[in-house]
Amino acid sequence: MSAPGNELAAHFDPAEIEAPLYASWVERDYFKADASSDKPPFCIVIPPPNVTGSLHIGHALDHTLQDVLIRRRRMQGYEVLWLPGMDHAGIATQNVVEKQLAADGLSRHDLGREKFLEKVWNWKAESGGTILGQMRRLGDSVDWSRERFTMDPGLSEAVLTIFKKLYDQELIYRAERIINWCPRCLTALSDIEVEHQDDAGEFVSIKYGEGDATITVATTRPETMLGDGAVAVHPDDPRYKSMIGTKILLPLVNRMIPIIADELVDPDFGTGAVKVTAAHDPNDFEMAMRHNVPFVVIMNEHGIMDGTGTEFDGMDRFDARVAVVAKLKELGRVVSEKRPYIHAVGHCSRCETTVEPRLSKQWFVKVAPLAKAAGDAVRSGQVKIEPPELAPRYFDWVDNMHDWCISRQLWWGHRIPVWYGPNGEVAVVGPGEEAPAGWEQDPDVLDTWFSSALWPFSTLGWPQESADLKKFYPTSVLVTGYDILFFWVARMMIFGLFAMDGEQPFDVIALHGLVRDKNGKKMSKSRGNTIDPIEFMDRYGADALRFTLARGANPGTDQALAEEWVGGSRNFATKLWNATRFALMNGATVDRPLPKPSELSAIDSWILSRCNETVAEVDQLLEKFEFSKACETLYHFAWDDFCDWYLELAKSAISGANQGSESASQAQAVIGHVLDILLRLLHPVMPFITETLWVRLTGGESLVIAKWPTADNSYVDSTSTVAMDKVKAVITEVRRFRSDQGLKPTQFIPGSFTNLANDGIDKFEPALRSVLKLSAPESAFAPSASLAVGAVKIDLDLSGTVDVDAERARLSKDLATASKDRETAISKLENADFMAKAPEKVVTTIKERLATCDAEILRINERLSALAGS
RNA sequence: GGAUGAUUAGCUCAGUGGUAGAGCGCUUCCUUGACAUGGAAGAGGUCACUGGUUCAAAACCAGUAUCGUCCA
Repeated sequence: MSAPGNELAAHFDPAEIEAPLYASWVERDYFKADASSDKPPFCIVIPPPNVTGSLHIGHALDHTLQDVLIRRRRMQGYEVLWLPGMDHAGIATQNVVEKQLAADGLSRHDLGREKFLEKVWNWKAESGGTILGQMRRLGDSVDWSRERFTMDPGLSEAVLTIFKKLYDQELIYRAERIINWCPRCLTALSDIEVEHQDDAGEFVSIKYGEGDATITVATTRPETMLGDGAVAVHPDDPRYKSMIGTKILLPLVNRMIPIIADELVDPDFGTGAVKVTAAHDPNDFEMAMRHNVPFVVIMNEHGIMDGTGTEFDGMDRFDARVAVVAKLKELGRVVSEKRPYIHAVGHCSRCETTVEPRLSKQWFVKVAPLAKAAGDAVRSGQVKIEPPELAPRYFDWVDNMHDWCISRQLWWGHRIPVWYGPNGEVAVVGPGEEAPAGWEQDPDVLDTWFSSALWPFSTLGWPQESADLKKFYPTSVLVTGYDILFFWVARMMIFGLFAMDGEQPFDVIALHGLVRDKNGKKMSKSRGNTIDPIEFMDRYGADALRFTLARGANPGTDQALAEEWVGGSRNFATKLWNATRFALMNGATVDRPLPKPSELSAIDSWILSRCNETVAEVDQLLEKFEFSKACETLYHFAWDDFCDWYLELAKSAISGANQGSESASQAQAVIGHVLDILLRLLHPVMPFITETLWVRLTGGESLVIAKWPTADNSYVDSTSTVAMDKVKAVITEVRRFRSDQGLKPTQFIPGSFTNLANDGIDKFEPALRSVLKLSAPESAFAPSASLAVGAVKIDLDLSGTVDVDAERARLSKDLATASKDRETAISKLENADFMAKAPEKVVTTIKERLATCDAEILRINERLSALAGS
């Protein structure tokens, strides 16, 4: 970096500064946390991305918001830890490596478990973790020295420890249940790994029984009738009451099955009679348990019909569906068919294969008591959800959580620490323990979420009593999308409270929404409307992308994103660059003390007032996770207040004849000061450009470790704002006139102001003249146009060349506006109810408005008649 | 089917009782000594619909319609 005072390049090129800056920050250990520090802690653990994944736009949003919080706290003097890492993504990673093997015609079984896992680790070392490099690109100020992976030894020890603890308290059990089975991944899935979507299926009514004893059942899965163990009806259904307890012939298999009565049956749905396939449907399973219906498994793990003893064995489940219906038709047993029949079908969230409910022996977490605690922690206020409107979604989930199937028939993951003895003994082998010789370990691994749920404390060293854990647990905030509130957040709450004796994993859950495409549509590969954050950073810079995402982030709501808007943010970055460039060219400095409030010029007083208001506002907004509003506030302060108004008006004070004067010197200090604060405030959102500009401006070491500004109320001056509003109104009015008259922006015209002092803005006269290009009236001054803003009059000498038509059009328009406003005001003031019931303040406002309109109308009419005479 | 959110300018969205706002887009003018990735001036909205509460409703209440999301 060059010394301050150097001129900046005419153009800002993000690519030039970003990578070297990031490297220098890491080099200087700015992001490294110190657990032994006595500063107050502030900690965020990153929601661990998938080791197979790369940075998508949702990550970019999530990370930007976290970095904003983190960088601000760091500047505020907290001991900050932002901890990065990844999860091992059991199914996804195994799929990737198996695919590679398949290319060579191999399966994982050809290699065997150990060799296969070696392959996976190799894959991870070579190709995993693309996202980590991309996080550097985005500017994430994470502590790389603490990077974690769910399969690390320490985190694996955490898994063993909590498994044993849960097992010992009978919160983990093994049981034969209906689970979601993916016939392609060949593993069990938890409820949340199943995505329900509407599919066009069929709804077939089939006649069971013979002779007088028949009953018609309706089903979307006719092939499963081969495994039926009963037919169920509602106990009070008059149509079937007499048949309850009798037996009926199951076609094709020619087996007699009972007709049972169960409240679960909805008599209004279909025929009111349902088939009971206990081994292939969760509802049927429940009924079967209640009525002792046999569990008949009719498919193997691949979803191939098996063991029915019929001609359908060996057929795929979907082929069998067609074949079974055809056969039933032949037998005259199909009463009706509805096709397509749209209904929700579960799909594997990893490979989209239709999930098969399957009777299977698996390990489960008994969640009821744990989930109760997780719900209570939010209900009691121990943990806050931001925005609070989203809390009901959380309660819906934790209060109705089913037991969690945690075993997966995979090899990649934490192997279930349960060993079986030769005589059927079962033991959990905790950390540091050894299984007795000759015992066999359970072949399955745990759900990835099981280890991810430990993330907020396993990454800090738990189960060891580490310094990090002491310093940084509970973590401060969890920032994530509301879409994974259930997946991950609820599970971290459950395990955090359990493992840490009721201490929550985080104090606040800050939820943001999804990034959608420019039309507000959800992004998906199939729609082809995905956005690559890396491409946008290439084109516009990381700061521009970050600012766009943060500016769109209203708490808990989705945002649309379009390339043009990132371009807009890039323009904002350019604006900052050029404003700083201008400042440096004009001697702006932070070395000179700021004048006392009483010594300030009118315009300096105004910008410092606005500046301190902005500091307070932005600070409060960020405290409330109002990223969008904070960015909006900064954008308008920087662009409108500072650049468009202040710098333009200040030009007359620092340039030309005033160079070297006391007022110029003051203005240079004010510009330097305001810019310094502005860059500090923007740094958490736009770290790269602000750092570059700030170091140039101040010669300081780095914004990363600079102090976060605090508002100085002695510089807040509401009268300056009122005065400035009048100045703005005068300027806008004269510009409008000039524009309507087609005057060149550079052309000076003689003009005079009247009554500036009445509005307390006489001090602004030099600035007004400079900005409006109005020269002082000379002896030959002959005003040919007259404007008014409130009491202020502006007479202009256009040397008789006034465009009368344009001026008349302008005045007529103003007249129409004023007349309309006047009518509105009068109708209110003539309303007795309004006068009687409206607050005094409102009545006064309306009265003043009426007076203004009256004066305006009078003035305009005078001008119009003057024009008529000319 | 249950729950829930939304409906404001051409587009994407702010706006929780007192004359409708922003960004982008659009029109016109301007390469003036930070910036054309810019400046200036404009155009553009019966705030989805119907009722109600109120002196006063985009905002509060009820219903309707449309779209979306989650869960089953």
